Amino acid sequence: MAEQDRRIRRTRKTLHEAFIALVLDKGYENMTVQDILDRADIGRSTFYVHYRDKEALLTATFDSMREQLEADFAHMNSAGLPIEVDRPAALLFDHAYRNQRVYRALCGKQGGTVVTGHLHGFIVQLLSNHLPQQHPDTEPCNTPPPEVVAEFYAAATVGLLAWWIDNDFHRAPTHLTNDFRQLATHGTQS
Amino acid sequence: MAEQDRRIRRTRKTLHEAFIALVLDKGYENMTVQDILDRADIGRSTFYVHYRDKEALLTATFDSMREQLEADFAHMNSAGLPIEVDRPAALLFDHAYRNQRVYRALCGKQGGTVVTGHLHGFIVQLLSNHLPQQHPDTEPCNTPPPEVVAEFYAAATVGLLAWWIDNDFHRAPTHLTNDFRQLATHGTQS
Amino acid sequence: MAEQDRRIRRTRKTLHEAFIALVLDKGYENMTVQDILDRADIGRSTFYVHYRDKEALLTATFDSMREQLEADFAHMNSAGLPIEVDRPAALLFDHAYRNQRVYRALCGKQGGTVVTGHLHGFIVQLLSNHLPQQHPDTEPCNTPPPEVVAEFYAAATVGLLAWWIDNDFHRAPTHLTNDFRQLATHGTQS
Amino acid sequence: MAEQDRRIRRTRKTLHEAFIALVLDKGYENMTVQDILDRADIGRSTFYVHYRDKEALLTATFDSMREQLEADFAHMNSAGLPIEVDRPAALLFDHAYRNQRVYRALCGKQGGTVVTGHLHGFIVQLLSNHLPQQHPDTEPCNTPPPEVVAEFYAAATVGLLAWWIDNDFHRAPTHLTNDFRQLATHGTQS
DNA sequence: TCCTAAGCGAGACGGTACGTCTTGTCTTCCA
DNA sequence: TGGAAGACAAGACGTACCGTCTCGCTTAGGA
Repeated sequence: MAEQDRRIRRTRKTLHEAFIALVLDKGYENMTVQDILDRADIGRSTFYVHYRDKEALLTATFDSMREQLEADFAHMNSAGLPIEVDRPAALLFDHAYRNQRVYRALCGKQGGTVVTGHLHGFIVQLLSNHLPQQHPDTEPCNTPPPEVVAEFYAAATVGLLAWWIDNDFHRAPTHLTNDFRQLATHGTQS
Repeated sequence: MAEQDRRIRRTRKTLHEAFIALVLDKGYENMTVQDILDRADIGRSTFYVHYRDKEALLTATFDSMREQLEADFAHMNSAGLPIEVDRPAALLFDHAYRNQRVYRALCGKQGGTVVTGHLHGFIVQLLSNHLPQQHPDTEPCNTPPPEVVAEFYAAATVGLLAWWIDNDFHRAPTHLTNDFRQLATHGTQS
Repeated sequence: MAEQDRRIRRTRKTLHEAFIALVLDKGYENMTVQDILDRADIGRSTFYVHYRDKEALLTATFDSMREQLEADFAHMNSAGLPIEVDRPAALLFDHAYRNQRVYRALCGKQGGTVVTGHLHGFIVQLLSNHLPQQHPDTEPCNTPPPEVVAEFYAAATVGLLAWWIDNDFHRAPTHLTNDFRQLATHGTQS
Repeated sequence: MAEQDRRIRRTRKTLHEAFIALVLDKGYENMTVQDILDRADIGRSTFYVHYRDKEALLTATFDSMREQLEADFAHMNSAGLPIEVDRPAALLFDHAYRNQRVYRALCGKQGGTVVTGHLHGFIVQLLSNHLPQQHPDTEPCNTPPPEVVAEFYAAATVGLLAWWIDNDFHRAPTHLTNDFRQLATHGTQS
């Protein structure tokens, strides 16, 4: 059961590869299921046996990446300490750097909004759980509420990732991580 | 030429209204040209006389908003002073607050990526022009390069805007602006 | 209304011609909608604008034929006289002989069951209306009831038509009509 | 070879039963191989081991019926006498009456054209062999040629059978046989 | 005031992709 | 190791949109 039919594994692998190649080639939105079939040399019905539509294939392709990331995040989580807002970014940049081809396909300009949206959601949730909760009533209006903080850094993280990818990972990952920490913790006061 | 046929103005207005209503109703991506035609009670060919496709209509709808924003930005620009990274955010939040319906349609969850992308681009360019240029050779690697800074704050700005919209502009605009300034200038060091 | 768009008439004509040609070529059942599109050089959607499916096209093609036949039958009907069981056959054979190509396509071996079934139904109904009704109670069991008579001659009529068509209308129509009358009125008692 | 594997017989029996049931349920044409597999709870490949396609199964199902009929016909044949045109009908009606379920499936409205066509062919051939051959040259044009006679009565026979089946064998078989003889030998001159 | 250029609605049309369905072959797994 | 299960390629189906187009009708805005 865990070990499926060899043909199934083969077909799915072929599809994933064709998918990645096509995203890089012409972008997620512009790509059709037909393109995938042609590229993978797979019958139409066979595709639909395995995936409900183009997005299901995207999700599946995204899944292995997601699992690793979630593991990393979970590990960080389990430490139980209040985490810094730059930690998700650090983990994500690191992971992206080690899986450039996949990230280029899924999170770059070509990659559509879906994966990026998921990542954004992950980070928001992660940060929300670990930011100090203010008591709503005593909330001093001149201090940003946790929600805003979470959204702010999640957007910055994902945005910077996208920029990095589309610049071919040109800046060194450690530098980028440092940049992020610098901006996140001290702002523009240099 | 400047003053067009009355019928033309009428048709375009109808189309814009139908467009906005539909985006709010079912989202930019899920909406078809046919939906617009039905809603606006406009003939198929008439649509294509005015706009090349769905995106052209989006762009046109976005245009008046854009012009005001650009004017605001240009004004800020013309002062010639180095500007703070929170200024574009302040202007944008303000503008959004005064045009909630339009922003909800174009920049919210429903609105697709196009307008958001444009705004992102505006802000990056604006910040790039006004951040102190470091001499590439002497760049100290522990200081974020201007590009990174620009991307960071542009992403944060647009991300926060999207969040705000999708939360129905619940937080007061002045507070949001303050939040942004706080995070941008002092980071998490409160 | 009666006079439609010229394009519509053109398209339908093209479709009918392609249809007839294809039935003769490979038979109604073996023919696909795709074949029709290719033959007529008509777009897929255009076909479905005009006809729900292959059978609808068949029915439409059959319609003009049907109308003439019904007119002939109606005329015979209106005379009000009890009609002989060989009259429908005579009319049908005559009509077929004057529209050989169409009949070959629709009622021959290639033509599927649909049209043949319709014709059968027509004749049964026609005969039923004009056979002397027996009083059910007094029905002498050794006299065939009208239903049986109608079915008997309808089947013979349609069967003979099919045979004639598939033998290229080899026997002269007047002879065939005479044959039918002979068998119908005197049976095998020659 | 004559005595096959018990499993094989079992499988075929299951398939025949599922087939008959399905024809009665949804009609021969509307039924798919998949339906048969589901109903018989048989694997796809297993089906194709035994039968080339749906029609092969039909033919096989038809075979036992056919054999009996052919035996009856052969017996009649062997007498060597010129046979009356109503004899095949008599035999067929009798046989049908004793195998109602099968006939309902194969020759009724639901049953497609294949079996009916076969029966028609049988009868034509049978009659052709036993009708007095006219010398072609001396053929008086006002006497129906044997071909026509054979087709006429074959069509009438099969048509009446179909009607009988679809009316649930309502009329008594002896009466139907008498009806046929009456119409065949004396025509409408009662 | 009218008349003529245009805007316009209606919708036919060719394309292209979709997701579903069925067929008959061929590979894998399991007992 | 032979047969059942079912993955697979092929390709038709009917639907949905698209963007182009042809056709008359209506309606400005200049003569």
